Amino acid sequence: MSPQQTIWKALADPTRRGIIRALKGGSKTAGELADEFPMTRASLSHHFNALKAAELVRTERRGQHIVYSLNTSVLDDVAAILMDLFARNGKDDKE
Amino acid sequence: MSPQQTIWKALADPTRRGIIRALKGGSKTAGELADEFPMTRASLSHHFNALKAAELVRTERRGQHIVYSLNTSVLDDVAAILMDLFARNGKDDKE
DNA sequence: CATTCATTTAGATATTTGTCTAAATATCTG
DNA sequence: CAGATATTTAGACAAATATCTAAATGAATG
Repeated sequence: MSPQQTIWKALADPTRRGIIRALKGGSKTAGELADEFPMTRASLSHHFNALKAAELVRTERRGQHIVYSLNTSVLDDVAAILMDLFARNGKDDKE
Repeated sequence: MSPQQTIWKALADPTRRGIIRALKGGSKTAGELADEFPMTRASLSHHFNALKAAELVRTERRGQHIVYSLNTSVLDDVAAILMDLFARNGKDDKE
């Protein structure tokens, strides 16, 4: 799957957009995120994988915990993709 | 499904993003679009429906043809949704 | 080192999605 | 009106997705 499609698919799920929103205020551990979303940790882990595949989040192990944070450098790329798609007079880029 | 989720799902498919790109230059009939995408007209019609459900495109019958065009007023809403999701210091809107 | 806590992986299942073929609907033209 | 053209709808099917339970892995601590 193309990197761009991976990003779009990651964003298409409301839980994953919720995770992004939850991380906007700062990093959180998998457990902290799990407390905010009403599903099993296994299911959430699947969503984490989708976000990692899109490089929208980064992870870092801190002792017993795994800390998730937004990958801000990729957010700029995403913004560019969106601008390309929606710009009224954008150039007709290949995907 | 929430209007916002309808939009995200519509955008998650590469064919549908291709249709949006194809319409950026101006309106096209269903047949003209069909010539650009390698699938049956029936399949394309399904994609048109997804885009219409998200109000990303409008249709207008012109004689024997149906003309598709971008719904530019909704594009602004989409931009706002994206800005909300990605803004570094955005407010924590409910979805 | 054995136990506990945190997280992920494996495997199963129901639902959704994208595509197709075939048939239906709508409009134009002779 | 009858036939031709344009588009959509209906129904079927394979592949992808989101979720779950159960088991496995990794790290900290007594």
